[in-house]
Amino acid sequence: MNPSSATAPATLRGAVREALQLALEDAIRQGALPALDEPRLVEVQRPGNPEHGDYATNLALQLARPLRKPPPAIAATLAEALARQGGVVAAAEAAGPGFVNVRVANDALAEILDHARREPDRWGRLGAPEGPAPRHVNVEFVSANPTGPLTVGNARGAFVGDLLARVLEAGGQQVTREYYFNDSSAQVRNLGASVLAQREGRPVPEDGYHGDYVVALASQLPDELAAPRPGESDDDARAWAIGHWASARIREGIEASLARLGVRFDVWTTEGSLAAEGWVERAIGRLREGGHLFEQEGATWFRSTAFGDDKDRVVIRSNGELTYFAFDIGYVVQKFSRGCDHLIYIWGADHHGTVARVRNAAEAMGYDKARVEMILTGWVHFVRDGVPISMSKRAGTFITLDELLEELGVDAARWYFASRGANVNMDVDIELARRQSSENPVYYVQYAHARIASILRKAGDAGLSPAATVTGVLDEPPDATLARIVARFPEVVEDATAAQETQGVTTYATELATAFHAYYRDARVIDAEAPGRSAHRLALVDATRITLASALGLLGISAPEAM
RNA sequence: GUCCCCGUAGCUCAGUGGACAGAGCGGCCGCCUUCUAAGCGGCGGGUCGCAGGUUCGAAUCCUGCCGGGGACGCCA
Repeated sequence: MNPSSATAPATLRGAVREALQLALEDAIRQGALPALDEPRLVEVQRPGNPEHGDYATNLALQLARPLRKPPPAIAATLAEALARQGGVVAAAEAAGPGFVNVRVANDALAEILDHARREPDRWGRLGAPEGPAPRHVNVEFVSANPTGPLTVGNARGAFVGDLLARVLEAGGQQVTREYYFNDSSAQVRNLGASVLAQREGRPVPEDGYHGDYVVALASQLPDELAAPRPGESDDDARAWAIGHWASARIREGIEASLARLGVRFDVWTTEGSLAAEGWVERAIGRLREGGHLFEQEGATWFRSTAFGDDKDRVVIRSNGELTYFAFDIGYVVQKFSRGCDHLIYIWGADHHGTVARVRNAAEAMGYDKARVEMILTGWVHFVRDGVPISMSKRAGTFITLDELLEELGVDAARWYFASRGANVNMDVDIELARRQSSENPVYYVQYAHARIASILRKAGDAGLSPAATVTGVLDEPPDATLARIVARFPEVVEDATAAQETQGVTTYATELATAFHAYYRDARVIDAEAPGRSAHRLALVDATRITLASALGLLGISAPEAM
C-alpha cells in the first residue's frame, strides 16, 4: 500500500474502498457470503461520530435485500474479511444497524502526510481525470457589459467563476477563463449619448446612464470626439464613437477591478469579433444544413421546440439584425473550434430562460449537449443598515466591486462567496459585513497558519527541525486526531471537484483550523526535554500548515506567515 | 397561467439517502508568568416551511400545498 505511487488511490478513502471491494470478493470466494447477481457499488463514507472510526460503509445494509440476510450478520462477515486485508485497514468492526466501521493504519496515515510534505505543491491536486472526462474546460463568467464599473452584483459571478476554475484545475483539468465583452450593442451607443449629454450640459436621456462615472468620463472626453465633425450632423454617429471610447475606458477599469480580486482572464472575446470572423454565420449555416431553421413573418427562427424548449427562438430578426442568441451560438462554435471539450457558463439566475435554447442549439449543431453547462448564481440582496440598496447602473445607484473590497478586503470577500452555494440567494448587510469583517472566519483559518509558521520559526531558533516523518507521534491522542483531519484534504478536493463547489473547502479549512487550535492547547510542540517527539510534532504541524495554505490557496486566499 | 431557484438555531449560512442535525456571528459565564488570546473551555438556542408518500433508514428522493425570489421579447 503506497499512496504515492501512480496506481494507488490518492486518498485514504479510496484505499479503504479498494480494500472493501477486495474483502467482499474474498468473502464470496470463501463462501461466507452468497455470490451477487450484479456488482454492487461499494461506498465508503465518513461517520459523523469519530468514535465510530475513520471510515464506514453501509454495504451490508445495501446487500441485505439481494442476499436475503440480516444486515448485522453481513456486516460481521465483511468486517472479518476486511480485517484480514490488513494494509490500510487497522481494524474493522460491525456496528449499529449494519455499518462496518474501519480504523486506518498509522503507517498509511503517516505515508500520506509525509507525502504531502515532500510534494507540497501537489498536495490535494488530483491527477488528470481518466476516461472520457473533459480535459479542456472553458469557464465564461462576469461578461458584464462595458457600460459602467463592476458592481457588487457582478462580484458574485466573478468569485463563483474564479473559484470554479480553481477547483477544476485542482481536479487536473485545463481551464480557460473567458470574458465575453459586448462592444457593439445599442447599450454602447446609449452610453455614448449619455456621456455626450453630460459633456454638453444637457439632461441625460431618460434611459441613459446617470452614475458619477458618466460625469467623470464626460470631463475626460477628448475634444475631437466631443465636437461634431464637419459635414456630419448625425448625433447618432457621434454617440457611437463616444460610446466606443467610453466602453474602452470602462473596460480598463473592469480589468483593474478584477485584477484587484486576483481574477485574471485568459481570453476576452468581443461580440463584434464573432460576427466579423464569421462565427455567427457558421453557426447559422450549420443549423440551416441540419434543417433546424425556418422562416416566419420575415424572421429566421431556430426550431428549439424540437429539442424540448417551450418556444422557438428568433436568430435573425425581420429587420435583418442578428439577435443576441445568434451571437451566443456563434460563440459556441468558436469555443469548440478552439479545442474546448466542455463549456461552462456562470450566469445570473435571471438568465435561466436562455439555458435551454443555447444547449438545444449546440445539440442541433452536432455538439454533445452534456458538454454545454450553465451554472446559475443566486441573487445577492444588499442592504445597508436594513435598507435595501437598489442596484441600477442606469440610475447610478449601485455599490461598486471596488467599494466592497475596500470595506471587506479581498480575503474576507472571497471566503464569503466561497462558503456559500452558487445558486442560493443571499442577504448581505454592507454595514454589518464591514463591522464583522474582523470576525470573519477566514482570519481564524489564517491565524492557525500564522501560529504554525511562528512555531516553526521558534523551533528553528531553538535548533529543532522537523523530522522526515510524522511516524512516532500518531499514537498520542492529540496528534492522532489532528493527523486524521489533515489526511482528509485530498478527499475534500475530490468532492469539491466532483460537485463543482467550494463550500466543502471552507468548512474543512475551518475544521482543520479548529483542530489545530485545540492541538496547540493540548500538545507542546517545542520541547527541549523531548527533542525526538518535538521533531515528529514539527513534521505534523508542518503538514498542517501546508494543508491550510493549500486549502486557502485553492480559494485564492493568502496564507500569512504572521498576523 | 407555465417554468426555474430558495425555505435548516435570534442573524448569515453549511449539511442533499445513513448511526444523537452543524459552523460563524450575536447572548451569558470562565481562561493570558507557558510555542501568537485574531485563541481556548462552558451554558443557552432547532416541529430541518406544511401534509402525504417511497425506503431497513428522509433535512436529503417523489407528489401536493404555503411562503420568498426570478424568468417567460423579432431586448441584451
